[in-house]
Amino acid sequence: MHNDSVTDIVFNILHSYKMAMRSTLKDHEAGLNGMNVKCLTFISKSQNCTANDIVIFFNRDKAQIARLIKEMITNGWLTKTANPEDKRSQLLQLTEQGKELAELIRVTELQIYEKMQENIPAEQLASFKSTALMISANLKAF
Amino acid sequence: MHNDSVTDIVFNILHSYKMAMRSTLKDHEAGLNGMNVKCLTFISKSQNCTANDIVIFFNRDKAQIARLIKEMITNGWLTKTANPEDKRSQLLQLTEQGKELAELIRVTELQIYEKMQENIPAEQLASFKSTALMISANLKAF
DNA sequence: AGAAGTTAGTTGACAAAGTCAACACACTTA
DNA sequence: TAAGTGTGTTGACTTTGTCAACTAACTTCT
Repeated sequence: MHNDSVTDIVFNILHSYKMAMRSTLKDHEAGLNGMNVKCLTFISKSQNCTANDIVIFFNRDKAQIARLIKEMITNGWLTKTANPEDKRSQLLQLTEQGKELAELIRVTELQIYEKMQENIPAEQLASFKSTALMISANLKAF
Repeated sequence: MHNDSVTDIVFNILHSYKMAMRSTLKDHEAGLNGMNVKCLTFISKSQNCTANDIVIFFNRDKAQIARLIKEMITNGWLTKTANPEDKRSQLLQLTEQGKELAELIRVTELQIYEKMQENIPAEQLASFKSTALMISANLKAF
């Protein structure tokens, strides 16, 4: 069957990417799911991150995020500390273990990112990226 | 935050694509989920499709597919008929309603596909596609 | 200041999606 | 024909995502 249109190829790229991430990360850390990866990365890149920041950025249900954070705290990846600027919310910070995990994720993503681009000239990649941006913009206008 | 690397853009394309599909299709038919769309398309493109063909093609659990098919039969989109060549399996066929749905999906995909490519020269698209194939191949080798 | 409205986060109840194992029945092959 | 394999169904379960109600804290308006 198909697997030939631009859509299919783009779908394929993302699928392979996810598979690569999964297989690499699962070997190192059990109980690490997609949202964990996204949250750890997001928190490590933010300063003063709250649950609500995650809710907004990833456009998820706040109940889901509350439970995800609780789980990650249980896992010893995060801590919650009172937000001095707003007592309703709490600041999320990575523990040492959390930082190590975030670094592992960063390195893994980088490895995959480099593998993706192997043997493709820089100009060709630049052109790919600009076309991808055009496609993305077209789709958003749908 | 990010949304700038090739991965992010590719991720964006797919996300926008899914959103476009969802908003267009959900208006027409309630209770139509992602796997329904994939299955209807797959069956409409196959002849003599069985549950197992779907299991293999989409690499899903056979229990999941069995329930999905049962649901689609209940919805009046499919029929199961005995397979004369192998009494273990049953041939899946679209009803008139199922065919209409599959056609709606096809047309919607086409519309989105055309919108994606708007104002992008054919050569640029061809180059995009060939780069995408290279990236996909690189990732599979990971 | 104080009432009314809004926001951050938690929890219960639930729905949807996917997974695992056991099973019945049909086919294959030695 | 017995043993093994393939197809599909079902029960029980986990994971993921969703909705609504609620508390506590902040904001706004008068």
